[in-house]
Amino acid sequence: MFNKETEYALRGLVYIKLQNLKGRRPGTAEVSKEIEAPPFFTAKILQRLVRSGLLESLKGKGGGFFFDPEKPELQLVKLVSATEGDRSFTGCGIGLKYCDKANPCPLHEKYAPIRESINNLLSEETVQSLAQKVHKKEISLTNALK
Amino acid sequence: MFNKETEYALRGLVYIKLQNLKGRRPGTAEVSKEIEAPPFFTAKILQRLVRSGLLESLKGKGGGFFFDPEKPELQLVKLVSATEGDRSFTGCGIGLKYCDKANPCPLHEKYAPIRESINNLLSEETVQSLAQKVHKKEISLTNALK
DNA sequence: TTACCAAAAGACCTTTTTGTCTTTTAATAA
DNA sequence: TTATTAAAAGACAAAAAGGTCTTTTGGTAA
Ligand code: FES
Ligand code: FES
Repeated sequence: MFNKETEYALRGLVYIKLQNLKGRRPGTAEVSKEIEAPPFFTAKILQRLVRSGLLESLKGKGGGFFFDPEKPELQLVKLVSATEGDRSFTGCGIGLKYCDKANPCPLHEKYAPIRESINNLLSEETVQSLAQKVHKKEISLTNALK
Repeated sequence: MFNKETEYALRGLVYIKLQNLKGRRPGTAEVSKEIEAPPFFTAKILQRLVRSGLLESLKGKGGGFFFDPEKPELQLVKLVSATEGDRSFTGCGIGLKYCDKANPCPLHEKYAPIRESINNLLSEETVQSLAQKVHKKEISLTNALK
């Protein structure tokens, strides 16, 4: 589905939002540990998200990562665009230069609707909506062996 | 959706089957040209498919690639397993170690049905069924610019 | 049986992805 | 204003994906 960077970003952002709800601002060490992702890589990914304006951060004592309450919820499609680029879920299923329903590949008829449902999912869900699910239900961000 | 190897394999196999229907056995040069894939890489990929028993080949004059008429149709899921490994469309959407509906991630509820429809597609469709579509309709394996 | 043809095998290379680590910068608190 | 804290920046490296090329092997046909 997603590449590693997107997976870590997704889990990390949901964890950060979840902590924000509790009035906390987690740092890289805490985030990486809680989402079971490589520490330095997690730090780099969070940095990139801040630079691209999807996340806020504060240095120094009491610093960490948080979401700007002023900004609208972060749609997953925005996140994926930032980490994997726009072309992720727009291309042809068998790799033609572009997907053209007027000149479709043999997979188009069945694949195009699936691709659309993925795009719907990515538009509907946000980091905040996912955090809400974790917050309310018994739903998790990790599932370590045993 | 798929990685490059799978894309080239898919396009290549459909092209080969299409030619088989016309009584021909195309070689690597022809296949790579027709599906617009890198020649040497295409050759390597077809070799792997032969080694894994999904495709047949003949060396020497008049040689080339072809499907064994005795064998059942090649489900796309078989092909994808061979090129990308089994875990391609079984894993968790946000990268948890495994997808467990008893302990779901926040994306599970909406993602699992999509993943299943992808798996249905990959089970239903075969290289032969795709070749049939290209054969019957005005459907293509390439769509060069202009 | 020789010449030729085309796939098989495998070495090699490039790019991208994934990951690590050190140094610098900025914020806070004492 | 100094010590401490934590992110920012960026160099570096390992691994995987993507791609190229040469040599060998096994067929075919003349
Ligand atoms: S043309 Fe291939 S998916 Fe639309
Ligand atoms: S647990 Fe994540 S998709 Fe099922």
